[in-house]
Amino acid sequence: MKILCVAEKPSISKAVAKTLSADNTRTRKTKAKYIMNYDFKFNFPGYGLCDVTMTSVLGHITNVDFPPSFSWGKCPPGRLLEAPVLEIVSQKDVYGNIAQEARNANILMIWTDCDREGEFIGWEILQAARSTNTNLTADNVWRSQFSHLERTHVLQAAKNPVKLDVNAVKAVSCRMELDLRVGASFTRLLTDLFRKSTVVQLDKGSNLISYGTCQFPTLGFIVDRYNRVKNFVSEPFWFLCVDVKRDNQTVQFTWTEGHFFDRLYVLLLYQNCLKSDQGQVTNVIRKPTSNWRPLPLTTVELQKDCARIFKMSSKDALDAAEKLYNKGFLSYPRTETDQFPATMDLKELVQKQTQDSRWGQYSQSLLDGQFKQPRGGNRDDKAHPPIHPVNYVNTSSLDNDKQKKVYEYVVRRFLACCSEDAKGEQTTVTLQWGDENFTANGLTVIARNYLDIYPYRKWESSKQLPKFDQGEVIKINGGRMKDGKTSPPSHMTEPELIALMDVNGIGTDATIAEHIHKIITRGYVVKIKQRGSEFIIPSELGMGLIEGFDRIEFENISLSKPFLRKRLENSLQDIVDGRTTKEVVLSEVIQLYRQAFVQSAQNGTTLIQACKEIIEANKS
DNA sequence: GCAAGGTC
Repeated sequence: MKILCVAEKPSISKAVAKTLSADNTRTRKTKAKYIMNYDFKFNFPGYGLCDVTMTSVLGHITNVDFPPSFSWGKCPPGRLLEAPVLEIVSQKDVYGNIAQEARNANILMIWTDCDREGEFIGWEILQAARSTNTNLTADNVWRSQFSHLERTHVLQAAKNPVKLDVNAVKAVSCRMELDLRVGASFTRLLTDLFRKSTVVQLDKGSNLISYGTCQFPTLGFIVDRYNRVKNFVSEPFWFLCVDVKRDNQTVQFTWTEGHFFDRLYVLLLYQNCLKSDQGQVTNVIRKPTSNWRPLPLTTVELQKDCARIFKMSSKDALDAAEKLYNKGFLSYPRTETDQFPATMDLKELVQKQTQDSRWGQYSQSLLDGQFKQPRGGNRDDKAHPPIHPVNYVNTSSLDNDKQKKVYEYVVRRFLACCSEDAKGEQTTVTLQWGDENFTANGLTVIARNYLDIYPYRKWESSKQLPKFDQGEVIKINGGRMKDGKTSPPSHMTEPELIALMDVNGIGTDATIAEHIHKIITRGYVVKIKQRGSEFIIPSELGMGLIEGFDRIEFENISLSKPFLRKRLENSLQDIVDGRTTKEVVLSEVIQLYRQAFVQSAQNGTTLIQACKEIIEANKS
């Protein structure tokens, strides 16, 4: 029996081949750069000892596009919503390698990532294999299920394969077709529209006004925040507070009611308090408190933290992590999983870090008994473990500054995950004055634990509170009514934008950074520096596009908000779960976009006018 | 030339 195994990327085929063959493979080069074919023997249940070839693709090997007769300028853009769509082999060498290796295979086993896209890539691999070997059918094509590369897990996956999930394949094909139709039709419409007008200079920048189902909601978030900052009106508020002097220290007690926007109301309460010049300590509570160690690292968390700590763009952070992954220092950097598999040997990974001059000693202390199994979050993409260091590298031997920072961050994060929470004691003193309650807090950090290795988070003891006794009566001479005013939100930062995209289902762990980068190159938004911090604000063009689309009154749809993409995400899940079909979802969503397209085409002047007004307003 | 999704 000959079995052809195909993974989604070279690192997986290499690792799986090594495990299944007990490190005994023959390696052949292929025409495709980065891709190797590994030959070895393995005993598959039901098939006996087989000749195995293990290889991989590099993500998708086909793409969708329109026939040449529907290319730019050859048809009205609106036609693209129903034009035929072709599948095109986009990676000929990779496709060719699969076709060649499949010729004499009796069985095909697909080892792509266990997520939706992986299922589709598996289907693409099957098409490539069937192009030379039509004997490969539902009966002899298998799909192995694995979520990490730990040895027993991989062996288990090899011995218990399942069938390709046809529903998941359909869901992805639905997404691909929709993104293409909507993206291409609106991009051509907008580009043609703006080229005819002279409002915006199109020759600088990317020369295109693109529309994408992820690009525009992303732009929408930034414009929305910008407008909220610009239109912010500060509001005054009033509140009560009490200062108590004791042991040469002034303790500030904070009102448990917060603040109110009604001055008279607060004044009334204040006058009520003033009837008495004494307050009473009604409660003194000392209780242990913890500061939790971080969760295992996902891509989105990595990007948010690198933006916050190192002021690194999300794209730079992911690029650096990817380079470190390709050099074998970090695990796969695109993951949504924030829990380690219970079977994974984490201590072995800690052991590799003991040689470092800065965190080696700490790593050793974990191995000497301080090690804690990491906390687990509630996300699991079923395809990759959290990001962690797989091998040690001395950061001074890395030539790239960003890679140094990212590697150190991932290692420290990992060690922090494997540590004890920080422990402290919190003291809360409650003071009653009149009918109002006020509290003062004190924190004493007792054991820093993970904080010692994780400088990216601050948790420090406050000034020690003087002693207060429960029931004690205090003379009040520091009770006051104060005022303040609400302050405007700040402009959008990159970590905030990533978080917004993440919770709204805009893009994936692998693409969020690209979408942000894309709307920058399109000239829709710019990064600015203000008081040492970096913010993303919209350009006049970006604001005009969102404002224009918001002025057109679409039915049941907004082209600038995230709801439609989120709804599509739900519909795709319904296809996977068999509650609906690709055809139903396609026709429903296309119908929505067709209405929006017609209205956009009719209201082109509204779009242009919105841009014009914003440019004019900025001049004055 | 357009999208978003994989991966290098």
